Amino acid sequence: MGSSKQRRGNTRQRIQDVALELFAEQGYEKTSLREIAEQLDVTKAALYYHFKTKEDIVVSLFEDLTKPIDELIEWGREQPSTLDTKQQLIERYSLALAGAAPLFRFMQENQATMRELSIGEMFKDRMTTLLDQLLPPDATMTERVRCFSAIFSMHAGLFVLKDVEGDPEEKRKAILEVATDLITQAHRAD
Amino acid sequence: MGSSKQRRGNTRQRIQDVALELFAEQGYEKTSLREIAEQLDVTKAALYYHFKTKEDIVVSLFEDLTKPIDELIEWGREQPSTLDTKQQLIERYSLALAGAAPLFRFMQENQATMRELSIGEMFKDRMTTLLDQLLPPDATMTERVRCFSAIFSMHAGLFVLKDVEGDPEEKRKAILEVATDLITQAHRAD
Amino acid sequence: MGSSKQRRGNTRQRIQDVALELFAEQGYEKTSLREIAEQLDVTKAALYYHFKTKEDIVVSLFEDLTKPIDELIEWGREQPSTLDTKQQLIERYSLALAGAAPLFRFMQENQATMRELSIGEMFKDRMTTLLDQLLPPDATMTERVRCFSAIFSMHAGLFVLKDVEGDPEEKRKAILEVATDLITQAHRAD
Amino acid sequence: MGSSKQRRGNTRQRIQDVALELFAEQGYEKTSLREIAEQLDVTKAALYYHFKTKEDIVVSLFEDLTKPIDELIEWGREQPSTLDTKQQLIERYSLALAGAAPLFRFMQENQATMRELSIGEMFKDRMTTLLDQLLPPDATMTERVRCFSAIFSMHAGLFVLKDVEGDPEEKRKAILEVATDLITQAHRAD
DNA sequence: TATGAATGAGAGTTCATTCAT
DNA sequence: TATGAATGAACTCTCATTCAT
Repeated sequence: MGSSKQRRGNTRQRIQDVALELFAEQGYEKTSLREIAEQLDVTKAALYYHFKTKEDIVVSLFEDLTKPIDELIEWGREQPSTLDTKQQLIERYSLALAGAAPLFRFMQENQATMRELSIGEMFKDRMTTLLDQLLPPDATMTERVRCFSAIFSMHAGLFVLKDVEGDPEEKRKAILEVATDLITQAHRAD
Repeated sequence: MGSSKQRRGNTRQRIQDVALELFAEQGYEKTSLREIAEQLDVTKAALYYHFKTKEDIVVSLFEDLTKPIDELIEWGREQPSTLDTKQQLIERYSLALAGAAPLFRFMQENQATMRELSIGEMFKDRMTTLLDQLLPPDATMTERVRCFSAIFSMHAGLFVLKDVEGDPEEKRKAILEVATDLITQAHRAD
Repeated sequence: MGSSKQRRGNTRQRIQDVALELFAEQGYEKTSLREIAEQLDVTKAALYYHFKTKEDIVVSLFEDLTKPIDELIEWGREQPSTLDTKQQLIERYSLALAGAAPLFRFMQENQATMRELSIGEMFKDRMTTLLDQLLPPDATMTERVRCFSAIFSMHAGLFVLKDVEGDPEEKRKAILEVATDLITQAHRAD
Repeated sequence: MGSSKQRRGNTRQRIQDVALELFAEQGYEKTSLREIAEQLDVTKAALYYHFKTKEDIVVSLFEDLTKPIDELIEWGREQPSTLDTKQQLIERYSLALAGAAPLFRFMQENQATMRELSIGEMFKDRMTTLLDQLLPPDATMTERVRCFSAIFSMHAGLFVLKDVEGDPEEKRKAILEVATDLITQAHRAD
């Protein structure tokens, strides 16, 4: 089957792939639809057959991401607020991140843009909820900082360490270890 | 002195102020020179009298920031690589950050853009050097993570905590405390 | 019979109905085939099964209208050019108009477009012929004006009076009365 | 002075002239800014230096027109509602129309468009006010029709009679005569 | 009797930038 | 120390239309 056959029926997916790659690499605003279309060897209008707007492409990318996180939060809600639960939460979060690394890179590096995108607020809500599950009740400022630091370091970590030599999985483990330490320190048994 | 007097001779400064504010709020790409000019009640052409390009405005903004950091690094180079030195390093860094918060917010939220701007590489170099001063020789991956986490949390902290109630100085202290903990843990006496 | 039964075999008709409604309401250029298709819950391509082009839809709409008018003109041609004939002509014309009000509204409000559409010239010819039947031989300028004014007022009247309260039939009668007056004044017994 | 000198400082005016001509000839939607720009031998961007949007060009065109009409209405308001006043009103209106014929042609032929343009509502208000000044109190439907017919015939007349041979001023007089007849018939002394 | 997927052309609009004055 | 006028390139988006299935 030739390349034109392969293209049948999965153009939408291909748009998402290329878009994510370019958005992550160059930023959302700097990536034009012309560029995406050219890389796919279709016309700009074809993109509009599959997505209503440029923003719609981003939204569709985040839909795949939102579900695992929502499930994670849901799972957390059903558990007792113990240290063990928290440690499991960020371990699972670490895995979720690893599974959607380019998307997180995009988010991390385009925060100004995210704020204007409809998806931005949505994502911020998730983060706030997750943070709440990691915090003790009536947390002190320092405890707050430790928790947000744990989460944010995980977000940034994957890309910042790109330049550092070493196995990706080893890096992830190292980040997870530090994050676990942070939330452990922030945990207070009542 | 009336507002027209105030304007005498400090237009350059006013451009920088407005530009920084808008860049930080809306992002670099989303902020047009028209917008900046309008808010200053001058024409776009006037901006070009003071700055060669749009990027030039950003570069000029970072110049004020670069010096304190360079001095900090220089100071660090002259000290012995003790835990105390490291603790002082990040304490001073924390103060430098607080003094240039909007600029850091801009940087933090426009990383994709920064990478394309000439200033990006420059700043990354500084960060690498600073990290090196905080790390023990032949640091393990976990130690690396702790250090970058310390620095990164300081960058992000100031803005993330904007929504949290509380005195800014108290927040800064809390962030500094966590960062200090992190580099302390990463320190290894030889 | 359910709505899916109703749809059998009369899609063409439904396209015409929706198209006329939208053309009249928003104008020809502002109404896209996408819009028509969406309102019918079919795809754009389906429209192309029934009509060769967008213009073709308009043409088809006018076909229903052209026949009664052609018959009217034909009838007029067979009558002696008396005042009574003329009065009957515009009375019949008034009824024809009332039976195709939306189409006339469309014509009235999209004259610039009509001129470029093939149907435009055709319709103009009809009007000219009709005018000739109403005019005395070697009509003066004023007589000409009275006659065109009669016809034109009938065209415009139905829609202009939309905002005025009152029974539609009463309005039509009033318009007809004025138009009849006008052509009566323009009539000159030889 | 060469053609490039002539262009200095009157580009705005030239845009208006060309735009009006093209809008009247081809319709608003069918006339693209590219077309206008090309005919003026400037870039599209130049148009945007002088006007904020395409609609803004139309609005600017109507501003010149609105004033005379507003003055006319104002004048009418100060007069007693006699037959003589009404006759003078439409005579003056006839002159105003003649002075802005292309604009009225545009309006007449792009009513569907006008309705969506911000200027549309404004103009409709003027017409309603003018009509009120011509109508007797508690006018019958027929009287209403006569008055609107007078006004509308004046609007349409100038262009409809374009194909008819004869001196334009003679045509105007003929139209005015018919219109005067109409409002005279509609006048009722209390 | 339709649809899914795509195209080519073009629309209106905005941007950073230039330059004579 | 600025402005007025303009440009060229790019942008997002929409449209009428086509064609294999």
